[in-house]
Amino acid sequence: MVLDTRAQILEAAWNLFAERGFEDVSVRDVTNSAGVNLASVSYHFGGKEGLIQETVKRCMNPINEYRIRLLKEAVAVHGSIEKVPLEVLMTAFMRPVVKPEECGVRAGLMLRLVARYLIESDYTIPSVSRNLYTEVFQVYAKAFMVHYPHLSALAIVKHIVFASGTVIYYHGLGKVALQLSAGADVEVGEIDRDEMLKDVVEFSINGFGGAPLTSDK
Amino acid sequence: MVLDTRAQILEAAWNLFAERGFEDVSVRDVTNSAGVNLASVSYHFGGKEGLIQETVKRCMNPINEYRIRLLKEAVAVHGSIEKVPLEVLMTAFMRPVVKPEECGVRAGLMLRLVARYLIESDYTIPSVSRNLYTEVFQVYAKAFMVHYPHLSALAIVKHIVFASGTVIYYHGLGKVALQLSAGADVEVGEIDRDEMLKDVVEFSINGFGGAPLTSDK
DNA sequence: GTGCAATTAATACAGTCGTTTAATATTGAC
DNA sequence: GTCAATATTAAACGACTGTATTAATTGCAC
Repeated sequence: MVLDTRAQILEAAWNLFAERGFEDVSVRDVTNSAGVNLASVSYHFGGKEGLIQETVKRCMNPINEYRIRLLKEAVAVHGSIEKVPLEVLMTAFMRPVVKPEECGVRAGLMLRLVARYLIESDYTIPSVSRNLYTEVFQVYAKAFMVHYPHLSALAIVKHIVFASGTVIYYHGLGKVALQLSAGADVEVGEIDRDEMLKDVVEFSINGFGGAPLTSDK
Repeated sequence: MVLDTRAQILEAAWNLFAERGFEDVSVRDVTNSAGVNLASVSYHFGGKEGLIQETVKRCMNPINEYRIRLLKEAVAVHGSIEKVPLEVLMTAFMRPVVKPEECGVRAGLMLRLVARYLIESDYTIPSVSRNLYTEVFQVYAKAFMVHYPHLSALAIVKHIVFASGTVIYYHGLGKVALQLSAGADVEVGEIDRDEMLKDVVEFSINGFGGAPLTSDK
């Protein structure tokens, strides 16, 4: 029953971390929720930090894998990477962040993860996830270059980072920001995810430099 | 010596929170650093959370006040708000975030604050800061509308949020992201703040919808 | 100087934290 | 069935947390 205990801990940690964050969840919370012994976290993961790292992997990787999968599907549909419309490309990049549940990732966990790296940017990213990130950057950078051949590689990457910023920030703080801007007397409801996706894609495409040079729309 | 102790605590908290975050700094860390008694935090601020709230105020407010001040200066220079070039407008909005030190705010604290709200978006913003935020949104929204009269008020506000996302994210994670994209074998240095400002301004102006309708450049 | 309020100080409290220890139980190969 | 490796359990450890308590001290009006 090795895998059972380990898997149960991971599942409980996944949910608790997503709901309340890494710091606010104790090892006891996790083991109680999982119905296993307190010491099993140390035994199977070496400690709380090890459990966090494992949870991190299970959060970052699916999102980047989803990004790569969506791009591959788009290439399959349109024939070649050169023929993938810019909007489809940008949507493929954004969608896994706007709708992380589609690849099995809880939005709360994803945002907490970003927040953690926002604070301690030298925090060690697991090398598996790091390599996947690099792959995503390189694959998408190459794809974007088709549409913006006048931009340098560095400029492309920067723009990808900017685009990431819009979607992450809007995902996490959009509602609050809209509420603030509206004033206390106006009630702001939840932001529709499809609308969110459409909006950030449009903003980011424009941000890249307005109308693309190539498009088959 | 009422103000002295209180001020010393605030000063120490300001630095420690900026460097290590709210959770990782204990009340004892603060009082030791300030050279005052442990109990004085409870006495002067009602507890740790009260001290955090006070620190939060001293972080959010200067940035938004700086935003308003820069806009007023731009209006004074160009004659009227209608004549402020879009680039100047966007720069006035972005600059306090890219260079918070110019208004006495430590970048680390600002990012930690954003991260905190990113995680617990229902966290109570002090009403003083809340009103100031609303003012900034309204003042800048009105200014942006001059350049994009075809956009709805909601669309304007959304775009302001997107622009905020680019700059916050790039500020906090830009170096890491560039490093990831470059791969482990390439060394990425610190990002130049002036370049950062220029880049996010350009991206965000484009994001708003490409070339502005009015410009006196 | 006296007296009162405001402030500072030293200490104790009750709780939580992650981890470790040592004993017990379980598993699978032979 | 035996044995050794693996896994689970209960209990305790030491460190740290924010806060409350109580006493000592200070500042200032009178």
